[in-house]
Amino acid sequence: MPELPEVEITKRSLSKHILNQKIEAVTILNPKLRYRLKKKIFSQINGKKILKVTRKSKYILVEISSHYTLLIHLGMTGRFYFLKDKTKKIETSFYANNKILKKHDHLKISFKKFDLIYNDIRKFGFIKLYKNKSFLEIPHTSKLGPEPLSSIFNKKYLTNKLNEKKVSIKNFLMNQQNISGLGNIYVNEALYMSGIHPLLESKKIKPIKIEILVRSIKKIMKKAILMGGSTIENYHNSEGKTGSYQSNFKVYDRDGQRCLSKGCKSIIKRKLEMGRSIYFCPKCQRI
DNA sequence: CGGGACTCCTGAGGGC
DNA sequence: TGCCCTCAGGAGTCCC
Repeated sequence: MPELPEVEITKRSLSKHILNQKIEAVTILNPKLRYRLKKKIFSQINGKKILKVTRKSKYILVEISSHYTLLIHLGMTGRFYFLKDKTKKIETSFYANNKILKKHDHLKISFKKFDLIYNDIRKFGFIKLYKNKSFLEIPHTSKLGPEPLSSIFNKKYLTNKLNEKKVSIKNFLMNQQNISGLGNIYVNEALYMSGIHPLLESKKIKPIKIEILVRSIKKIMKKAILMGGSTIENYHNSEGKTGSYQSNFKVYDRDGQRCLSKGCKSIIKRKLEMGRSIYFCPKCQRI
């Protein structure tokens, strides 16, 4: 499930291939996504040029000439791949898990030498086209909190923000208005690294722990990006490659297994909160 | 404000 | 081998 690191990797790979390229055609292969893809809207960018590819939290923004912006969210299973031999053959690197990924293709953007395809198995992702709008004017991106790796996200910011909230720290970190880019996996990992119980009330976290939490989040984000993100079930980047941060998981999807902290022999637990899994070590992360 | 419940969707995995 | 069931998850909406 793409979180900040996976989206960042996707953005880099997109940027590498489509920057300064001219869009020759846009084809809707399957309009059903979170928001329906409309031919009339997307045909507006025919003949336009890609000027910039950026990322805000888990969103990708593609700036296109004539003041158009494509807003992309990968949802759970959204991904891009390239068709380089436009005649028929799928680029060999994209036989992920030995499966051809054509089945859930939704949108094709054709460039001179290749096609860019958006594929999304569970259809939780979306692609929207805006004109004359900056990300601050787009509802999805206007209220996002600071990026974990930005200098604005520091001990002072987090202390002030946590003091306003009664929610559990798990839910606090999942709320994109407080900090943007984290999802279930990295929140669980960051809380474990910080020795904070996921259900601890936000305002009850001690100053020393807040400092550790800030450092842990930044550390995990940096490392995950370096390792190409995490690959769980379906995530592959646009090169068809898998990330490897999943080998670093200390708690996520490890319920029933031993805690990896030195000298701790507790068993990692899994619980449900707000319909989402929380994973934690009951000994290392006390309330 | 917060905390639920519910929705979208498909494939994996368990039970039998 | 296969069918039926449950579950995972981001984000939005709606209700209390």
